[in-house]
Amino acid sequence: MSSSKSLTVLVDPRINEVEDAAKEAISHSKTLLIIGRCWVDYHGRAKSKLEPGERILIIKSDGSLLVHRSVGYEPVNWMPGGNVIFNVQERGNRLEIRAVRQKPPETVTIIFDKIQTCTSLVLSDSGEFSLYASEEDMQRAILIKPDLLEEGFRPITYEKKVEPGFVDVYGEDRNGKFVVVEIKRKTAGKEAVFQLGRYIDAVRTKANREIRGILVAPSIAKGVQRTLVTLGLEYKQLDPRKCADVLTRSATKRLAEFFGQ
Amino acid sequence: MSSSKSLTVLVDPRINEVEDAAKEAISHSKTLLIIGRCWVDYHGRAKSKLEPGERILIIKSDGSLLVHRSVGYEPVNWMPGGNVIFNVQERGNRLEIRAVRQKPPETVTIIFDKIQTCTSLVLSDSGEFSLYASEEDMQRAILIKPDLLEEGFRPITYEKKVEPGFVDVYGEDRNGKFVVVEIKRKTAGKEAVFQLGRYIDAVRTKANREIRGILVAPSIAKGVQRTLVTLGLEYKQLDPRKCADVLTRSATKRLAEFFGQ
DNA sequence: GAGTGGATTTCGCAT
DNA sequence: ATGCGAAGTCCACTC
Repeated sequence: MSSSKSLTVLVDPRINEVEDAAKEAISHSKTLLIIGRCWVDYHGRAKSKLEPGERILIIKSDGSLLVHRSVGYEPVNWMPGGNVIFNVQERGNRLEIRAVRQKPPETVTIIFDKIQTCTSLVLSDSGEFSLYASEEDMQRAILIKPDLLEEGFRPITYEKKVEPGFVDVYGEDRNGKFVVVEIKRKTAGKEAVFQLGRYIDAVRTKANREIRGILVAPSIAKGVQRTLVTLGLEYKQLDPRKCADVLTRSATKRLAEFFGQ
Repeated sequence: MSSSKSLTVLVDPRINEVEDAAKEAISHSKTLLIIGRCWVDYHGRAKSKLEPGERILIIKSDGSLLVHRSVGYEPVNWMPGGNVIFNVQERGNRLEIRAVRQKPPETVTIIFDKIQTCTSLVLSDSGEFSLYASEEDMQRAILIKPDLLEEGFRPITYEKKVEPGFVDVYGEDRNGKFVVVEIKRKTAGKEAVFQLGRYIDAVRTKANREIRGILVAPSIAKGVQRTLVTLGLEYKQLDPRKCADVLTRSATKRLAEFFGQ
């Protein structure tokens, strides 16, 4: 029951049919999907045991392996791709698939005793994936459009190394005061405030000027406002999605300028 | 092309065939797999865009959604299960599938223009999943690799019977002080601290040397730190999974070496 | 319901 | 190699 160039679909197959198909798929770096009743053992960084049930097994062209149950966003067992070695064989009318990798040393063993479908094919996929509005994106957005922070802000450097770690953005406000900016892309907790506090302390010991510390985040956790005030820090609300808008527009603009010249 | 009770398999189907199958699968909380050429947009906590290519779409019975590329352990786009609303419809010989959830507000839109396979079925799965790293494993791990407790620790005995019960591990630190170790695999409460306190008292009455008591656990409950200090005890954070790592590494390594050849 | 911490986290990037 | 931090993190547990 097959079709197309690389596509192979087996419905209610015998175990040895799947054995052949799986070996062929893995050796040719195809994508392999098996749906059936199985149980799974994992040994490595921890140990786990999954009792029999119907699941979806996916083995991708890079050797990554996923076992998915009928519910849940996450795989119940998995193996990240890379240097993974597979072993497929029939044993007493059961199909045993074992995936082993060295670094870190771990093993996933899947045994099927009933298979509903087995599908293998080459996935042709060169489409680009782009994600906007990471923490780095927010930083870039502020560098491109400093008014996002406040009017008159002028960035000097970014990711400047100071004693406890890195300052996200570092600049001057309209009155010439130093400004240290710490960026979080989601609700800022105590951790972020203390981090900024440590930055500020480190900078104060070196520069003998007035320093403002600004925490940039879409929102702040419940009791954190108090901590901010206590440490003499400020808070500027900024949604990562706003930053994404700036980035995409500015990118388009720069592209236009480039082609305009 | 179908079989079994709930299993439906379509190979190289027309778009409207898949539309019907997908609507049927989603409305009946079946598991749905579509393999084909698609592009994906995500709007929500961030924005992402995936250009056209062949991928695997999985929609599970709980509404969780996964888009997998030909490589990588992680999905390129996804939606965790729960209160997810799906919308499936054909538009100009393309199949548009949209998943929306409110908390947090986000949307994944997938458009297929060519479909290789569409599979839907009910996955019957009641098998239990257990992740194993018991208190005994943690103890053995510390015996195998005493540095897990602290550098220079040398175990002498384990599960040694003392007055109130058993000491988990008993040894000397780098300075020759006696060390009594109590292990909990879950968050340690006051109970564990008092238990260790009783052990310490029992040992102190026999040995006339300085004794350190260390509570080993992945975490400690809220007010327990205070109790520890009061009783002059220490706390060492240690995750049972880290211990499982130590335990299984050699066995897994040997296996990896075998299959590597 | 929000905050906090862990994960077989994975995946970068910097040292 | 190692270590640190981010993630559309997710998830479970505490408060």
